[in-house]
Amino acid sequence: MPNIADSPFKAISILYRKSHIWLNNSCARYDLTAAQAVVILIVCDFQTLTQDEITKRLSLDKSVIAKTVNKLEETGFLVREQNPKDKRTYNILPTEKAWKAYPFIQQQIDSGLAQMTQRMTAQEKQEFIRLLMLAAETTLAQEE
Amino acid sequence: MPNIADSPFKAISILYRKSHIWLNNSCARYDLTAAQAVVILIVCDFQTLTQDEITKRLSLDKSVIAKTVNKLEETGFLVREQNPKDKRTYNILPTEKAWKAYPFIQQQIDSGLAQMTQRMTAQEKQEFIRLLMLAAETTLAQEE
DNA sequence: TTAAAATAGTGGCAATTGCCACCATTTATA
DNA sequence: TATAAATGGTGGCAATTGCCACTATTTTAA
Repeated sequence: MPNIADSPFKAISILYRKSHIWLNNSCARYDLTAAQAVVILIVCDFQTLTQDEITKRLSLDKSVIAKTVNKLEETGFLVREQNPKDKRTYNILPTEKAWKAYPFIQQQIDSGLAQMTQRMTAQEKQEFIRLLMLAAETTLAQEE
Repeated sequence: MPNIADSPFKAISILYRKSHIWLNNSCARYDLTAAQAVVILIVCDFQTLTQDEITKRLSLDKSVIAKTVNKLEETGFLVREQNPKDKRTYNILPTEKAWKAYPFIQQQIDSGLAQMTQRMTAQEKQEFIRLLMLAAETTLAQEE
C-alpha cells in the first residue's frame, strides 16, 4: 500500500501516537505512563513549578495536569508544597524517585526522535526540528 | 515565558492536540467529531474501503475504527455492506450525508495546516510537509 | 474598603485511543 | 482433507485529554 502517510495531518497523528506508544512501553519499567513521564521531565527540568506553570509549558488543560500530578504524588514521584505567599497554589517538586527516572526519560525521548528521523540527513533532521518548533510556537500564539 | 515549545516531542504533541481541537470545533456543525471526520475523509477519498484498510491507512487500532464506523453508521454517514466473497469483511461506503460534509472537512484540514505554517515561507512549508511525511513513513516502516 | 474580576486548582463527564481476549471465517499446511 | 494459523472484526477496560461548572484565594477597580 503506497502513500500511507499521504497527508501532513495524518503524519502528525501518526507521529504523536507512535511516540507516545514508545514512551509508554519504555517507561513501564518505572511504572510510569508516557503522560506521567512528560510531567516528571518538565518538573525536573525546572526543579520546581506550580501546576499552572506545567499547564502552560505543556499546553494541556489544567485539569489534566491536576489529575496527573495527583497520581504522581500518590506513586511517590512528586511532592506538593503549599505556597505560603499564595494559598491557591502548590509548588510541585520531584522526589529522589523522579530524579532517578529523569535521565532515562530524556534518553527515551531522544531515541524516539532518532527513530523517526532515521532516514533524514543531519541537516534535514535539524531543519525538521526547527520547523516543528516553529509550527508549535505559531499555533500557541494563535490561542488568544 | 520563552521557549514554550522547547522540544520537538512537545511540539508534536501540541500540533496534534491543537489540530484536533480545531477540527472538533469546526466539524461540530455537521455533528461530527474530529475522529469521525477523519474516517469520513478517508472513506470518501477511496469511495469504498474495508475496516481493515481504514485501520492500515490511519495506523490506528482496528477496534478504534470498529467503534468509529459503528457510530457513523448510526448517525447515517456510512453504510456497511457484507462482502459475499469474504463473510468476515464489510465494505464501508459513504452516504449522501458524508459526501456533503467531505469538501468541508478537506478544507478545514487545509486551513489548520495553513494556520500552523503561517510563519513559514512557501518553501519552508513545503519542506515541513515533506519531512513530516518522511518521518511518519519511517515510523510506520519500523512497525514490524 | 467593598465588590468584581482574575487566577489556581478540583471533579465530573464524554470522546479518543490502545491493548487484550474473544469469535467467525478463510487460508495454509501436514 | 483435517488441523493450524492467519485474518477481519467486536467488546471491555483503562489512560489521556478537553470542556465545563465549581470553590477558594488574590488582585483590581469603583
